[in-house]
Amino acid sequence: MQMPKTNENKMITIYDIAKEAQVSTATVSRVLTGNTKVGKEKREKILAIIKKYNFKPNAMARGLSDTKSKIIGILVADVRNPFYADLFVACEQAAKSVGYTVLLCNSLDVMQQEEHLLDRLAQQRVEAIIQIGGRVDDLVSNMEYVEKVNQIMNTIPVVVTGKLEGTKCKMVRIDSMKAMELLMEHLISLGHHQIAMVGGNIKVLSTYEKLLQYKHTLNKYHIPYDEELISLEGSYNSESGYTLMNDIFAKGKHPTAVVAINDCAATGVQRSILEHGYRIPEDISLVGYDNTYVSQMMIPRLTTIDYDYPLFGKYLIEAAIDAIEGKGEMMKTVTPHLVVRESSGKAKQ
Amino acid sequence: MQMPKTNENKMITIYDIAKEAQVSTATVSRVLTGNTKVGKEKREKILAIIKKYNFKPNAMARGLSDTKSKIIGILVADVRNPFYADLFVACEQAAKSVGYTVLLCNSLDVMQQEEHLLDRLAQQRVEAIIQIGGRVDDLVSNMEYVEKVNQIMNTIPVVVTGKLEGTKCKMVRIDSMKAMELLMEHLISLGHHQIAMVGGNIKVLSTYEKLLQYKHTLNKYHIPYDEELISLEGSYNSESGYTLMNDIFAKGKHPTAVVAINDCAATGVQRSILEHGYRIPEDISLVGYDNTYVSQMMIPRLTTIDYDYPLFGKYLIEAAIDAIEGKGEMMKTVTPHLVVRESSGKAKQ
DNA sequence: GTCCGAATTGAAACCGGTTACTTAGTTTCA
DNA sequence: TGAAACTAAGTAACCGGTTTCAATTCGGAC
Repeated sequence: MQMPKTNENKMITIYDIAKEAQVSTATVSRVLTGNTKVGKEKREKILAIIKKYNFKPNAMARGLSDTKSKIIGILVADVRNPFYADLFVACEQAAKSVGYTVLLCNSLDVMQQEEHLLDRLAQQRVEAIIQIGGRVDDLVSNMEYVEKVNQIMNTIPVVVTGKLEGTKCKMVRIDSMKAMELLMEHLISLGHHQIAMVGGNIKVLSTYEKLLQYKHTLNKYHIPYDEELISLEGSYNSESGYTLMNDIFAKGKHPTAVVAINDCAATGVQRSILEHGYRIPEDISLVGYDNTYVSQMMIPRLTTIDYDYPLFGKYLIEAAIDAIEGKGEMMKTVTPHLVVRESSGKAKQ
Repeated sequence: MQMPKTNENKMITIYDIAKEAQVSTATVSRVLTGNTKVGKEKREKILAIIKKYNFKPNAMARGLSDTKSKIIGILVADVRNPFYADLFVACEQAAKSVGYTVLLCNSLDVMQQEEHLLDRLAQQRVEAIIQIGGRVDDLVSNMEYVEKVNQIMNTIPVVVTGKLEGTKCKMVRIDSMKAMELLMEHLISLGHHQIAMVGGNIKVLSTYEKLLQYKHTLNKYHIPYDEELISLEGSYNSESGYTLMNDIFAKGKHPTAVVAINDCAATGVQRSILEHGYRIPEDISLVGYDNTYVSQMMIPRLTTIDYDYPLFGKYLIEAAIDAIEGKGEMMKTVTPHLVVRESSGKAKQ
């Protein structure tokens, strides 16, 4: 009978290295951290042995003694959403460049789960938590959640992409108003007056802001506001875009342009438009948000808003590290850029 | 001058709890782990105090003493790829259900990075590593990488979605041959004989297998093989699908059906087809792989292959845990299913 | 030749848990 | 009633590093 080979090939430790090099563990630790000088001879001997055994210091032991895990936790609504995936990868890269690792958790839009994951990240002793999407996008913050975050914030700083009123979370926000302004002015300059806004949900802060700016821009150009062109009582995916756009057609409305709440929703809007016998962009122009790869897969390619993801990620990580060190500004803003592609064109006369 | 508030609101520890409950840390630890009996009275008192301070045991200290981090590292080529994202989320869910947390790293297809990330995961003392995509998809394994993985395997088991010859990695594989068979028989049953295969790269194992099965199925139905209908010297994205499909048209070929290497590539193939004046599916049928949300966004919706992601994830996590415990089979296979949508139809006469 | 400071290095405490071993207090049952 | 058996809870060692503090060595100045 064979022993269950439980892969317990015990790790080699700093003691083993010290022993073989005939020095103390303190000395080995010194060459590992590089904080203090160590004699050239011993240093080289130690390095050779470390290399020989491919020794990697145990991150847990390390974290235990200096209370620095060098991990930033990222809580995201759903990485399968290309916007979040892009942003996550940007964070990962930014973190790497400053010596941090990121730990990802998906809340999958389950509120209870979000609270649970905050606890889990706290337990892993991440040094900071970045929350992207989910509860922090709510137009009016959920009090229960605010309380939970405040509790966590007693020990671990939290950075959010949206806002969380009643907390001291640092924020990195998208200038959604500016983004909408860019899209609207683009469409208006092409002669559009009947502009629909479709997808997403008005209870989400950025969506609310987009609507505000939508109205504001119409007003600026003296274009009357028609509530029936607005359909924001759904979600951020393709199906929702499809359903909500169908609703607008069902009301007998025939916009010459549609602003979809994001790229994914735009694909559903496109389906609805085509099914109703219109062409894009000849009959109806379509624009989206986020410049995810989805917008480049669409036929025609989608005019959309880009955010410079690497910079966005950098801001988030910087905010996290600032928060860890207890310094830095409370809020940074990411500037949106218009990306014009083939889905938007001159309004039909 | 103000002290830099470095968020050092020191965590409360098991000692604090023990002190307040007037018991030893051992007793507190016992109620935390639940391994041993503790008197009802003390237990309740301790639980109350734990709750009062929202105490979470330090995962690092815990991991240090029992050498179990309860973390599985996942090394994925790129979460932005919807196939990987779906699979990652499936793993995350499966891991959660057995009490594990997952740590995600993106290799972003940089070989050197892959090796580096293996080290990093090892350093975090993850109990197992699951590698999805990247080097483990190579048709012929890179020897340098095999050596690296073997080195890691001395202490941490590695599970792969592909294969890594020369290692003892457990495998969870997709039956790509079966998948291709399903697609081909579907198309052939619709009367297609001129079937192109486009996108991806022949140096990737699954792609190689698909080609094998492609030829095999043609043979089975006595359909001649035409090498010029094959274009597999690119990548797995939309642009590549577009370019490679253009190549086929440039050769003067006019297939009645196209198998794209995955859903993303299919979007590019679609663009090429439309630009050449053909309709889908009336003139040319198009099918893809992976049943990612992309396939449902396309117009028309794409016929594709689904893998039951939750099960796939479950297999991967099970394999990882089996590997940790030194038991279980070396290989499991995921069965593909055909999902018929509107992009495939009867062949034109 | 003596003394001082700088440079190395080692001993030991500590980080925050878990757990083997021990002790004290109860039961069980002959 | 007393010995054996069991239970609850405490003591202390340990996990694998980092770091403070003290000791030792060495070179150079006077």
